[in-house]
Amino acid sequence: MPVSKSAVGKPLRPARKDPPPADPTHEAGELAMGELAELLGYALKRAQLRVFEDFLHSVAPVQLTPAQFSVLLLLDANPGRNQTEIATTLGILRPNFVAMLDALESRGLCVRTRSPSDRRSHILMLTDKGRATLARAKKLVATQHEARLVELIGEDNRTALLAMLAKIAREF
Amino acid sequence: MPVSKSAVGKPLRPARKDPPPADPTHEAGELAMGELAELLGYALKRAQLRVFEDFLHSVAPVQLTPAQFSVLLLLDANPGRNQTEIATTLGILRPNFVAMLDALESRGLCVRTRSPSDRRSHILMLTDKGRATLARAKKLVATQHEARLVELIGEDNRTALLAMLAKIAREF
DNA sequence: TATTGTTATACTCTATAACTATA
DNA sequence: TATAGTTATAGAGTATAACAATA
Repeated sequence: MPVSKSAVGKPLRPARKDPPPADPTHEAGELAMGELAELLGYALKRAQLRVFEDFLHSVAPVQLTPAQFSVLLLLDANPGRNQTEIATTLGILRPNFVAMLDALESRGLCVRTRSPSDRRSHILMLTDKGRATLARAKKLVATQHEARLVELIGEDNRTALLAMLAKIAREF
Repeated sequence: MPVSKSAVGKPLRPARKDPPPADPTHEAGELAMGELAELLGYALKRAQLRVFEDFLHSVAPVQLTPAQFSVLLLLDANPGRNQTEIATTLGILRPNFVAMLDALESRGLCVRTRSPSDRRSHILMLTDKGRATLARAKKLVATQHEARLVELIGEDNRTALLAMLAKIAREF
């Protein structure tokens, strides 16, 4: 779950003779973030948690987590691939992908079929229901989730943000 | 003011519908990322994992996790606060903060002392060793971790990125 | 009665080893 | 021998309930 915001008290009195040098928020109620505000990892984590939370809420009508949505997207873009290929592309370890697929398949969103050429591997494909669910989820993401983000930071910044994050994930 | 785009730039045209970037990587070996490349949450998660991984490596000499580093930073900026205040500010639940503090205190980096005014609460303070460790960690973060990031995306983009992430965490 | 720190607990994620059936 | 899917399991991270001491 998210981060609970404690609406803690307000400054009760001026207190100091001299104004605080650096951090302005230090008046016995609010804590000073200090150099935490400069830590990229911290900002990344907090933003990611918030974005996932909003994603979950936006896409609630189709009951898909961010991870499940990413699987459906990848299956749609790469029909006929096996579990190892899909899982590793998403950074999911093969053992952990099994339960994920079980959940999606039991909901009738995708199917595993043994490959005729290599009977060890399971070919993955979206079902019609899977495609319909994905389409509905995409619309919710676009009209609710991403729309709100663009409203907040603007289309240009969203594009720039995405490019920077992808570059960091790829090259850092 | 918008963000200087490093490499990837989209033509700003009022096109009717954004035609997918026509995934070029589809040669039976590489999987197509499809619309996954447009998902902010996905990019955020991947970047965050990578940044945390690099943080851990950069700061390995002082054996601090990102979460532990954030606690030390906050204790340094807010001496004399209690566990609840520090924990909630960091988005850590009080029960989960106990083991974290145990680890830091057992390493002699901080101390809990009962507040004389309210004997229920534990006043937290960094020890000299804690301050020394934090100083060493800060230097490692600056010279290794953040330095590499700035080298990758540039100082201006780092500032803009930080501002956008903070805004998302705060207002999204 | 309410709050602080704490314990216990549970659920999700993630990570590794090892099994099976195929190759 | 090696690989794909699977099982079991262990460890983090995160969530809630409840208790003792204190207010």
